[in-house]
Amino acid sequence: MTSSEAFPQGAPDTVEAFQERLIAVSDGLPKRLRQCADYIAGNIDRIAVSTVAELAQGAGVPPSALMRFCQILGFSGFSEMQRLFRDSYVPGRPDYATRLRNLRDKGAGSSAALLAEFVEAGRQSLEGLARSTDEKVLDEAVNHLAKAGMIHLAGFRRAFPVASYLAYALEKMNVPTMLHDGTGKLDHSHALRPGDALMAITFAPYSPETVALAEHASRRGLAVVALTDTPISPVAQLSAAVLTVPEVDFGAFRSLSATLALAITLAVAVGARRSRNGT
Amino acid sequence: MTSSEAFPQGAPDTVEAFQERLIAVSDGLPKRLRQCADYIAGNIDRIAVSTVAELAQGAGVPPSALMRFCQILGFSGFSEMQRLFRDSYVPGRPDYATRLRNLRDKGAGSSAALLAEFVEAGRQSLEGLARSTDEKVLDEAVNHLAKAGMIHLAGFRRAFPVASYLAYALEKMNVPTMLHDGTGKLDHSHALRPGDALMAITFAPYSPETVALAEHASRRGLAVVALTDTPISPVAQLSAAVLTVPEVDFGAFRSLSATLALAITLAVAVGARRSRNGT
DNA sequence: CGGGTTTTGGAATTTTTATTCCATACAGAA
DNA sequence: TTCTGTATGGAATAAAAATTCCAAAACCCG
Repeated sequence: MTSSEAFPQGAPDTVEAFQERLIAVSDGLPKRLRQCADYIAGNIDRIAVSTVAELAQGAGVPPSALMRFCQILGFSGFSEMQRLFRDSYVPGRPDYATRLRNLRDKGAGSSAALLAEFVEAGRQSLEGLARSTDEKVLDEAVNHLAKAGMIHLAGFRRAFPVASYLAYALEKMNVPTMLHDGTGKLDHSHALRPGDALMAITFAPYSPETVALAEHASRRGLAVVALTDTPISPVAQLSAAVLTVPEVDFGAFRSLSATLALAITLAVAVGARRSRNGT
Repeated sequence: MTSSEAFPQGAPDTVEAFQERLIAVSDGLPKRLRQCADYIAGNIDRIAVSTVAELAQGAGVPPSALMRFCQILGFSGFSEMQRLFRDSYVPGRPDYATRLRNLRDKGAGSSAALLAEFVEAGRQSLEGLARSTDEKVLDEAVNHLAKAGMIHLAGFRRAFPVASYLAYALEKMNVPTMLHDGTGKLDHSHALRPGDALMAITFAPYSPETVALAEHASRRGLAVVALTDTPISPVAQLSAAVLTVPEVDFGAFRSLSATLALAITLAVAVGARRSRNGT
């Protein structure tokens, strides 16, 4: 037998374990079994709702090959493998998907249809954020902000809600914070003091005030954390940590969901870090 | 036969059609068949991954009763019904699910894990919003705001980012708007003039300023649109239209995703309505 | 209460699906 | 090339699932 002894332990009992085993097993596999591995890897979500014959056809192998493959993975057979996926199958979706369709069907331009579009844009943005965020950069950003004497927040126009939300959250956690909101058109750049950090939030078209403040901070040696849309944004090269947010837009308006999720994450992480270090 | 002739047409071929038929059929059903209807209605998402025996057991009926039920719905049998759900099962972004698990696994308290939680909270909120929003109320809200001479926005603390986002969006669409942001602790309640409308955004604990402004507006006969968390919020009874947002919270912080999605929907719908009416 | 109708449960049957097995093809080593 | 062990496809079998059918129970109406 090819490798039944390589995994004397029982069958994987979670989807993660399954994926690990799939990876562990998949090199050094003969042609047909490799086809199985490839197809299964790319269609994990169909296992719960398919038959052996269907999957085998998809993979371009006879059913018996797929059976062998299940056994190599550690299952007694296909049924046992399928049970894993049927049990852990959480839909969450069908409801939502149906409702979304209903809303959209109300006719373009109706407020219900608009809602559907914005909800969906927000959801996609969030998913994109989860997929694309680099944990290292996130940690660095938290480090810079947690070390700061005071956190300055800059964000205008579309970024202003984000900045004000951060101000609210940080304040609730007793983190010294200053929101540069431009009230009275005062120039508060002298408020940036050594040891402080600046969080610069801006999206195309980048607001000059934010960029200017970032430049000022950077020149004075303050840590700048950027929350922006692309790595080539004008604040990016001035920054110690650059967080980019993939917002999906609908029409002329871009969702803020992902940006806010990232913002609140930063705020809470910073708050937690600081209180651990005894403020 | 019970009612095979009541639906001489073929089987439902979409999930919506299925649900309609379920409703249409479900009164005037004998005991066991009604149990089937109830159980199926509450477990639509499990049809794709269950056997007749499993579903029958869940519903507390013998398999044959469930078979009969499938036929009453218009299918030739269970298999045909199941096919509908298996086919329309859209892969629930396996990517996202995996990535989310990875992030969460980074250890509670790590910033990556926090991000995962906030993203998920936001996603759930958005889905909840799509599910629960009443289109009628949404339309009413849009009507009130579109008719207004000027739209006043009230929202403090956590609601402030929402209010400021609305101000930004409405302004971009040339809708006369006033953001009551409390700068300088000035009382701007005299700015509310006949024919204006107030959008009051507040969540527990409801900020007194917002409630006071809503009372003031209501007393003077202005249309008040509430964006709040429950129908029993203090601004609800003062309002001509009450939009409630189901935000999921994580820890002490509540997501704003759903609230913002609803806000931008309102803004765009109002903007569109007004420009159509030749503002 | 009695006769007809509807509903019900479960056993029997059919169909589908999973699984095994083996003859054959293939690949690599000598 | 021949030998040896692995890989493969498909036919045969076993298991599970779906579906039908019918006798018994419940119900309803007079």
